[in-house]
Amino acid sequence: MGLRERKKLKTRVALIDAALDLFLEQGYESTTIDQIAAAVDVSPRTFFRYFGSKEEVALAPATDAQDVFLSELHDRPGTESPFTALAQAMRGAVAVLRDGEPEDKRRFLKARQVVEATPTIFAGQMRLMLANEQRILEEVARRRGADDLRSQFVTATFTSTIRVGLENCTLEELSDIDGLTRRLEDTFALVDELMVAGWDR
Amino acid sequence: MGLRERKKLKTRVALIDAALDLFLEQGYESTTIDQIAAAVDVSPRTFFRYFGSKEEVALAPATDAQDVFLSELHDRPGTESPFTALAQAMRGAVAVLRDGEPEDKRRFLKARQVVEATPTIFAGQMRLMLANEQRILEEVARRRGADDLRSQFVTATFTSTIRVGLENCTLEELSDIDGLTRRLEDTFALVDELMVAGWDR
DNA sequence: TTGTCATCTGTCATGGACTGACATAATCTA
DNA sequence: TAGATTATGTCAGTCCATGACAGATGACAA
Repeated sequence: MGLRERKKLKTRVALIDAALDLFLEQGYESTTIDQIAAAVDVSPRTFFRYFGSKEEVALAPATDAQDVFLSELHDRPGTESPFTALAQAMRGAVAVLRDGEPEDKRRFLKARQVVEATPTIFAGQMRLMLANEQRILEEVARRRGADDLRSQFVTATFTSTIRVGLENCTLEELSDIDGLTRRLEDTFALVDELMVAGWDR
Repeated sequence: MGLRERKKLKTRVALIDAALDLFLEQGYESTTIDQIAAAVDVSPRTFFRYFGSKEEVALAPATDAQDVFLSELHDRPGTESPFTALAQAMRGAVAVLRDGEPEDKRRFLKARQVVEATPTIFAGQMRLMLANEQRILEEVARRRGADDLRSQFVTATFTSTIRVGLENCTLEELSDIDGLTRRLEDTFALVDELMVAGWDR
């Protein structure tokens, strides 16, 4: 990796960190692009060469996490039922975060706090999840061998499950991967309890 | 109702209609507030006295529909199980639209086309649904006698069901209330099939 | 009818998000 | 080191959104 590429990556991370800190400190709405750019000693115009919008920088960690999830999903064995594969991929993604750089972990949890505290960003996260849902649907349809209403329902149920699991996190749990894991497991268990056997086949 | 109030209502509807027509004609992004205001012969500043944002005018019909739904939900007998009450309220809301002014129907379907065609607005609709979900959750918790994870799951499942039902609509079905109804019933039937008996109790 | 009050509206000025165009500066490559 | 690529800064401009103020309009009582 050349110097140019390394520098770009460094600037990108610096922008994310500066933005998240400012968002947490003085709120998302009252933080300007100029402030973020100034904190990294970069022109405001350059900010927009790294991120398409103010929202995008706040959601960057969430976007990265989704990529990890999709990669985990891709690695699941084809024998697993659709929902099992999705749940396992989610566990895998959480594990990647747990065993990764502490720096990345802190950044992710900071981003989650910003998301929780800012309705606009929260809606943006929904948009992200919906975009992701299209790709998840493909995987579900592949495993079920049918791209029908039922595949859509399985996919939507997974999205809901994750959402309920995450929303349920209190502030303390939000700053702790293990708390997040527990919430997630509780919700998966509930799905198991309320669905008829083989519902996702 | 006085003249002043009637005038305000008329301006509001005119703004919505002008906005929807422009959005459909030339796209949401490339339509400016100035254009909408000019079409109704009103100053741009006045637009923002009726709607808090450009997005809000596009979602006005959806917001009104949600209010109808909540009102229907409020009228459901307390003996119904949570999900049954929600499904019946949805049927009621669709019926209100079907039996209402043709003008209102056309506006609603136009708005739905705009929502489908515009990612930003689509995300906004999600935000609306989530805000609504809080009130739906209260009703579910009341009927189940418990504000717990399971109530949240029932609520989220309902939201997913509606979402899947609506997303599944093709363009022809989108311009037809009956097609919309059929999709919805198919999805409700699927929930009935995949959930264990009494899952929402 | 008229005068007063509340409310609605237009105008103006401003700030902040975002974009295109162009010149400069930094890296890369031969 | 020269020349090609790519990143960055500067500048100008559009659009969304909001506050402040003044003028217009409907509401209402005497």
